[in-house]
Amino acid sequence: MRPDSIARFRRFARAVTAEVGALDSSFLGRGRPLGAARVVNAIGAGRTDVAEIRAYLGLDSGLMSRLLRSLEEEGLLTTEPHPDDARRRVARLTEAGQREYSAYEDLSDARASALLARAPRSEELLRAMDLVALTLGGDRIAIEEADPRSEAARFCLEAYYGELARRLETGFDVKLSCDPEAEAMVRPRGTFLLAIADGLPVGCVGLKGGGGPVAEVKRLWIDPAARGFGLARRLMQAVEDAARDLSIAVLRLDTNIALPEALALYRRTGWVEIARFNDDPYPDHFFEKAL
Amino acid sequence: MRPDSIARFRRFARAVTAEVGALDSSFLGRGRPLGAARVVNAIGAGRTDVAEIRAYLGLDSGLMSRLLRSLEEEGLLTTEPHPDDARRRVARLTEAGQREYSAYEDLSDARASALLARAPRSEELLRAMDLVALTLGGDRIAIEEADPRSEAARFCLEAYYGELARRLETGFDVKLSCDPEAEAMVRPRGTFLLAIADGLPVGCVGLKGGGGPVAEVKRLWIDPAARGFGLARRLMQAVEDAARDLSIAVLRLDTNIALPEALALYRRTGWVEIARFNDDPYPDHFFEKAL
DNA sequence: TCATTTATCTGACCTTAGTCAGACAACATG
DNA sequence: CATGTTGTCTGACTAAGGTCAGATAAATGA
Repeated sequence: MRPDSIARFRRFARAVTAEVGALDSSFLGRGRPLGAARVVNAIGAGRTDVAEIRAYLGLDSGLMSRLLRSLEEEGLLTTEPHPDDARRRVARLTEAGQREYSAYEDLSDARASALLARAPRSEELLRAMDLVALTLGGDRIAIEEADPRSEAARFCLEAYYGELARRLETGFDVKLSCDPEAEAMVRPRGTFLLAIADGLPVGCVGLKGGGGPVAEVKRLWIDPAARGFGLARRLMQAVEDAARDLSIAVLRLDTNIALPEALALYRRTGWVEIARFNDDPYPDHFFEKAL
Repeated sequence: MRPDSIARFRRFARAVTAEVGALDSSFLGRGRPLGAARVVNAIGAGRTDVAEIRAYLGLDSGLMSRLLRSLEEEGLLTTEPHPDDARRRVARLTEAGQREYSAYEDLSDARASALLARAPRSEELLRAMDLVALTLGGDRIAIEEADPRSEAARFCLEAYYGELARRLETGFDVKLSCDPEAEAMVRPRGTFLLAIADGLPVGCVGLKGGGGPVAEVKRLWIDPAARGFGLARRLMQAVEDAARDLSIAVLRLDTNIALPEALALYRRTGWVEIARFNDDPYPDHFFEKAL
């Protein structure tokens, strides 16, 4: 009777099964079987290549073909041969199809906000959901190059500043720190990488270059819910690869003793501690790595 | 692109849908359609009345009847008329049925532990799952009378002591407090109530009586993941009802300023602050309520 | 007692999902 | 250009889930 881990997990599984089932049956309200609705949603979400949709939904080619035809008859989509390879086909939603897709999206959104509205502490609930989602699908986090001024990048940077403000004894004010201007973190001078889980950013790292052979690694941050999956290491590896690609010979970075997990990572991965190389008020540890 | 609440919720929904689907298809490995497996599981979990199973699984009476028959032919269960009402039927698993049920349970357990094993911080993950499960199914928390020496009660009490130790400035040692002996919290002198969510305890409260007209409310605790759903209020209401049932005229309780949410609840629900009525070292606020 | 309600069972029927073999056209390659 | 491969389509088929209209038997209430 003691609430051991497995019983707790299974209570969770029962609760979400009921919720997922309710969402599926709300889709049926639009007079279309679930399979067809899933195809509309896959195309609406940007998957146009028929083979790609088939792989994503795990459908047999015969079934897929029939579903496409029934949706075509309904006037929700059109198909045409792929311009590069006339054996393949691409599907595109018609205007009516777009409307149906929006209707499905609205149903999902409405369910989501109804549920969040009845949660007493919704931010805590969302963090819990993030953690669950990342643990279940943790191996599907992709690393992508992005503009540091993009919305996703700014979200990560704000979170990074907020965390520094909480963790540094001195607090943190980005205006007092030497905040790299965006151009220094865009090719050809540098770059900026995001870790993306299912479309949402969960981590970032910047490479600030000045055109010369030395560049600085900046703004390494991982969403708390995504920690423990080796994502920091993957981001650092990716930023090193990008630096080599940009013909950088030496990388530097600075950090603070209040971030012990970062210090440990740098020490574990071949970074060598060096003397202070800037007059930024916040860092107290400085590292270098030759590529 | 900013990860707003709805997108985060939907990432969560996608991740758990995949997990739930994988569990369902693992059930298919036992050579039986999902519908039949669900019936076996419902009966194994203690639902014997056919109408009750039908309501729980949302099945049509015709379909239910056929599923029962096919399982009966397989030798997994027997049905017989209900002793009180011969129109109703009750189903019971045979020995072979029990074995099949155990096999399904083992599959679920194995999935659960495999998943927990790959989580970097499994206790944190479990707390997140608790919060999600309780928010999704929060309206299904039942309040039941239990023995304070039962395993579920002891789990709650340990959690309660642990929380006091963390929150009171002085720490908390149950041996120094006037811990009521169990008999005082068992009928006819008192009672002990548990809040049960899907079989797992998430809260408790005790009523310590001495046979006279005055009794004390003790050990009010709610699992952190279950806070915010008005459960404390429900438990207090239930304990007041139980006290009336035991012919108690006056209730008392003591608490500590470090537990402001409890103080606020008592003040909101008709409790009147009174002078200290014991020499327990931990409490610093004392309340009374006439029934 | 008799009509009504309730719970299950039965047979007929339908939709959805999914499999499989073969057809066909477009590509790829020697 | 002949050959094999790839991606889609078609038709035939099956299993599973689900609906509906009685049939039956037991319980209930006037």
